[in-house]
Amino acid sequence: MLPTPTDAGLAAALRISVMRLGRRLRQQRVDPALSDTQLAVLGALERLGPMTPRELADHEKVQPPSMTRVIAALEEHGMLERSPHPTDRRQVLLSPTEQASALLRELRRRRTAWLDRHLRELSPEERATLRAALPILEKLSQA
Amino acid sequence: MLPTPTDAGLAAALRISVMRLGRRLRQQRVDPALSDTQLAVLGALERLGPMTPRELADHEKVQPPSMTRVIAALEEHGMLERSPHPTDRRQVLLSPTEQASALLRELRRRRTAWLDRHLRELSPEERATLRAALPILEKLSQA
DNA sequence: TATTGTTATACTCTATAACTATA
DNA sequence: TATAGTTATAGAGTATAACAATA
Repeated sequence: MLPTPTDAGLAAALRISVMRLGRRLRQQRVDPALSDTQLAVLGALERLGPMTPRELADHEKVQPPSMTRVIAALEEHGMLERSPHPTDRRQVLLSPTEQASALLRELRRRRTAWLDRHLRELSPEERATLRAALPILEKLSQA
Repeated sequence: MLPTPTDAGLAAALRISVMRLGRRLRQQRVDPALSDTQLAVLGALERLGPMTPRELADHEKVQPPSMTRVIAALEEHGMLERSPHPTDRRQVLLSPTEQASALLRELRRRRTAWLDRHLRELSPEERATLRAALPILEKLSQA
């Protein structure tokens, strides 16, 4: 049996558009400007709940000393708080502050707004096509 | 007149999938691993032809001293060559080596291959939907 | 004088190795 | 002894300021 005939050029063209569009979205920033790692840490804490520095380092694929710095910087910005671990006095639990949640909301709002502005310039038919493609893009992004 | 009724949630959902998929594509790397700036410089030289350090710095939105470092690192990797400017002896022209072109080809090939593997797991209908959405994503990415 | 490219220096973000406190 | 977190130190990559060569 022949291999599934892949749509010639679909992967290459999709790669270019998705990477370029992602770049444009990442350019939409918020003050105070936090680094990508700092934003990822806050996002992880918000999605998954309080974590220890070690868990965060594993989750973000950085070494513990690097995470120490990231945490210190976020603390200075008032973006996270420490609390003692209930059973192990070596560990600490980190939680995002309300200020951090507000910043993440504003960042999402700004990026969504940028995209929404450009979606409004499309025809209703084009938007319908995107809406049909959305679940497939979601599936690909989780691959 | 009411503002164009925007598809509720389309922008937010599209933002999430596109950024996540872009992240997965960027994770596909090639040895020797070059930084994003270094890859961008090689890509610009390949697309636009030989340029001076100043032109590259402007194009990549970094300061000239930073570009000096990027260029030095790429030279050490054998990724670009200098030639004298035909009319201005202050300037130098930078061109990618064949080795650099080969590396960019391999990087594109690898990222496209990753996406192609996952496209093959979709149904023909799903691929057709993506193909229909592609020109719209291209339009958005150039916004 | 103005511009191109580089050097000097500093700051940020990453890493590995070594240290302290606790298990 | 092993683990969690931090400190010490170093290596990229960025920046600004100051310099030499050329226009």
